[in-house]
Amino acid sequence: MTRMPLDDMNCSIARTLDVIGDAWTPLILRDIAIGITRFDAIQRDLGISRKVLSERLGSLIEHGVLQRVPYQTKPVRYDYYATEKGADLGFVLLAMQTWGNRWIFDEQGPPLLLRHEPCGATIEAVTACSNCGEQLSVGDLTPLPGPSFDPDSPEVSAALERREAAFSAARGSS
Amino acid sequence: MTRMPLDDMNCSIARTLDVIGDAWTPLILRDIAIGITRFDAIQRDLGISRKVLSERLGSLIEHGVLQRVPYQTKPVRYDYYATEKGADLGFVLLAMQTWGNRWIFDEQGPPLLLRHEPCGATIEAVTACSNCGEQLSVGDLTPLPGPSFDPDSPEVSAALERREAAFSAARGSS
DNA sequence: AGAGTGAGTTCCGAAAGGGAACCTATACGT
DNA sequence: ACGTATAGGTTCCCTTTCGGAACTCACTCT
Repeated sequence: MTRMPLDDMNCSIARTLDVIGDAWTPLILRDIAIGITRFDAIQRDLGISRKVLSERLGSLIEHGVLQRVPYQTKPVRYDYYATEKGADLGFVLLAMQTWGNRWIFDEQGPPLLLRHEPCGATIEAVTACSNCGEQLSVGDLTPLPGPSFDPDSPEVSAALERREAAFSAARGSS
Repeated sequence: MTRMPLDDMNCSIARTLDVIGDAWTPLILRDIAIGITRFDAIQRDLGISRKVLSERLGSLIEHGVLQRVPYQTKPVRYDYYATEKGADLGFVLLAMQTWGNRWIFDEQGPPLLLRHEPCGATIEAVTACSNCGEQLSVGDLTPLPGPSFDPDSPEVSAALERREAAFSAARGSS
């Protein structure tokens, strides 16, 4: 059978992975974000096979993440640019870069730094709470069923209930 | 030949993808983060083949992202838990979830919500600047060569120079 | 006319993925 | 004692995908 269909899973992470869930796609998006926007340049930079690159670019266009913009006619040649939807995947790339900087390149220092133009500083990305603005810790987050929650997965439902029970107990005893 | 080696690329994103660069691994980490921590439970929940699940768990343990903790002897049975390194990948998952919520589940509303325990609100994750604290826009970031930058990729070097030139011009004319 | 560039497509063998069956160790019901 | 269930894998086979090299097409440049 073909690759497991992730596009019908009721999970935002799975649906995102349906778009960028392989080793090459994020690297292609990284190149385009940096400003490497042409087929041959991406192929040379990544060392990806031309076949796979062609397939991935096509899939990203289908998903509305990239658009192909001609930079010349006779013969037609293209730049690949991110759409708004694609540029927003930059936050996923940023999270990956931050993790790699911290856990792989900690000693040597990172290959790339980021300058935040508005404030001018060389910075890191941090994840914050949209409500209180505090920096998030992964452990401070409790998942709750949302509007399109699908209770068909007993594993997930059971895990959420265990969580809720544990937190209720913690609140009660404190 | 085997899968392209990403573990010698001089790029934090590539090195992160060497650990989680496939469709299943992030979903396995998601399950473990939610509290689905046992082999059979993960297998049932995701519908992943037992073979691939076994391989992925092994690889994640090798990478120091997961640890196997016995919850009974006779016979030995295990829970899989994230290490600190693994828990930190939660920010990558969070970024994926945020993207999926916005670009895939916008109309129906998200399958899962997140409660931020310290402030009690149902929140979204936002990415902020470690220096000024402002919410980041992807377009406000300029990549710069860092301590372990490898100038061997002419494509990357050229792209960084183009960027720098464009920004200098913008600053000069404003 | 011939070489070079840019963007793909085609073909082949190797590797990875999915599925089902099998194995091991133990507890539980009758 | 016997069959069944639970938990966590491993093995085998077959299909799909991937990597690499070669080939095509449409121009431009010398």
